[in-house]
Amino acid sequence: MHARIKEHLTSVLMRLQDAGELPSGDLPTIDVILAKQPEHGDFATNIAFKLAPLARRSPAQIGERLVAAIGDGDGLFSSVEFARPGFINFRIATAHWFSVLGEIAARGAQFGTSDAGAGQRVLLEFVSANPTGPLHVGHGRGAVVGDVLGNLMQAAGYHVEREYYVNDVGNQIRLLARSLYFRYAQLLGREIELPENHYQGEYVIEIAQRFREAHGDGQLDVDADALPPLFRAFIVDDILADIRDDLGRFGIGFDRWYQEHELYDSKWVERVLDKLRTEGLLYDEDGKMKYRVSQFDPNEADRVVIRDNGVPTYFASDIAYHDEKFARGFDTLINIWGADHHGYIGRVRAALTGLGHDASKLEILLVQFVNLVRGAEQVSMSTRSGQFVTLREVVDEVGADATRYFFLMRKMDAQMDFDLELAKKRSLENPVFYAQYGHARLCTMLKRGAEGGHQPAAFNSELAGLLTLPEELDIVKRLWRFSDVIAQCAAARETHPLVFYISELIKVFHGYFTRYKHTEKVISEDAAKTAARLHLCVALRTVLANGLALLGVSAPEWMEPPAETEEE
RNA sequence: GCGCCUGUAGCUCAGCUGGAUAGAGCAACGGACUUCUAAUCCGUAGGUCAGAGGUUCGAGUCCUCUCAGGCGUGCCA
Repeated sequence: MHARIKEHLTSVLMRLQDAGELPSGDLPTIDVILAKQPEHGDFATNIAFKLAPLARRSPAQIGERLVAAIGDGDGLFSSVEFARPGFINFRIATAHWFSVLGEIAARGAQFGTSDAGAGQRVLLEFVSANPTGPLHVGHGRGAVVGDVLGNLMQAAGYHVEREYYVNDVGNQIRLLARSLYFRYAQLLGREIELPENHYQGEYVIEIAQRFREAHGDGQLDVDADALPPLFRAFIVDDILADIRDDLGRFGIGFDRWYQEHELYDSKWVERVLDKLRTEGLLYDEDGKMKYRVSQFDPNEADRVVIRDNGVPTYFASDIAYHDEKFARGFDTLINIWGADHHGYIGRVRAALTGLGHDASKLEILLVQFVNLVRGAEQVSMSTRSGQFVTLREVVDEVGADATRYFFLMRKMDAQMDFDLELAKKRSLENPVFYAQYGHARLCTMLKRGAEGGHQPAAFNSELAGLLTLPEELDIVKRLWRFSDVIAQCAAARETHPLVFYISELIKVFHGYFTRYKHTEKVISEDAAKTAARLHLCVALRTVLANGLALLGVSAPEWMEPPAETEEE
């Protein structure tokens, strides 16, 4: 609807320019906002303020002139009014509002999608947790946000590929493999301590047991410092399979799992470093090879890419990885990182600039920490100490729907408390049930209607005349916004506006339902009204179901009422 | 020290990218059930938008500074 009003305004302004009433040249951008107060109509624009200095007239003079020129917008508006000090308020004709019902009926599960993204190719990299242990709750937040952002961008017409980058090379992996070796040795009765900086988690012991089952007892006799690839490959594969499984149970999948070692196998790291070297961007310092990052960003220090022992740093493979992403020709690269990685952003961007890439194509979204709380008790998390609550434990305890919803409710760049007790509650305090219950209620109503011989009306122009309650018009207006909300989420790379939209939409329905349960019931003796209202219910259910699907939250058709608390 | 994020009702958070009188949910209080599911709804109360300057027709939103909390500032990832 915003777009239609803007189009109309643009043509009016151009007409006035041609007539010499407005100065020629570029027009200011037209903002159309939703009116907050009913007396301001449905929409408002501030264009008169913006034109005033250009036309050297007061906003009031311009506003009045514009109102006259806009007229009724070829029937789109039922009223257009000027309001001091310089707003123009629009009221949309009822028939136009109701036309959205036809669109919903025609498009069904596709309603809400748009081509706002114009088919731009986007690589969305998220989670990318190191395969050194199970996913914890913080990973879960990034996973859900990334997954849903991908859904939203796809719905808004972007072409999205999802990727998980696996750091399967490097010192942490070496420590991990050594941890497996030590645990394996302990299983075989060797009296050795697991060194302090190694991975202490219980899961390593379990993996050691599986390793023993797979490879027997004969693998002890190796140099622990030069671990055979057997240990490394085994534990990485084992943990990765676990991660994949956790994410799968959480409804999250990837188009590609990009393994760091591929960059070495394909010599991509080598080639990137060669390129930097020939361009004079590397220099030797005490035997280490450093990248002149500071040349491209004065706030950044030069960084080591090859250690003095000849082993490349993670920075080296990260440069190669992003260089490889650019080579794949995406329009936009989005990385979702944990907030603790933010110090890394500057150097990666600077490094890519140095390679001649347009670093502005790389967007790095930081997901802030999750503070896990159980009632009043804090639960701290640290992978290496081995004490943390895994994502799997949380999902098993509170369910995937509630977990997802809680992560999606908040903007990603704010830290959040995740209260396990609250997420588990099947009560008003828990917003996920509120939305799901709305969907279930709609389904029940449609079923009841069918049992009484009522079918939803097909879309027709009579609906506006039958759905005359204020709440019914309110619902229709809100349905109109759905695809805008999705496009807005996609453009802003945010998920929470959709969550808020859904809960506000369903709130209006709950209010409508309860208010009229004794007077204007949906299913009544009036067959025409009943059919029209059922049509509205189908539309509402469609939008709700589409919205929940984008969030990856289930839309149940029935929810069991809570057990009555029996009194003895 | 420097950099990033955050600061809005008692609590948890929105605020449509600068618009008109700052909104929800929970908690509190008062109401509505022979129910198209009361897991619902209606009403009341609750605010120095952390603070101070600035930009302009107009600031919770943009700029500067201060305060508070979190995170980062490695040849760790």
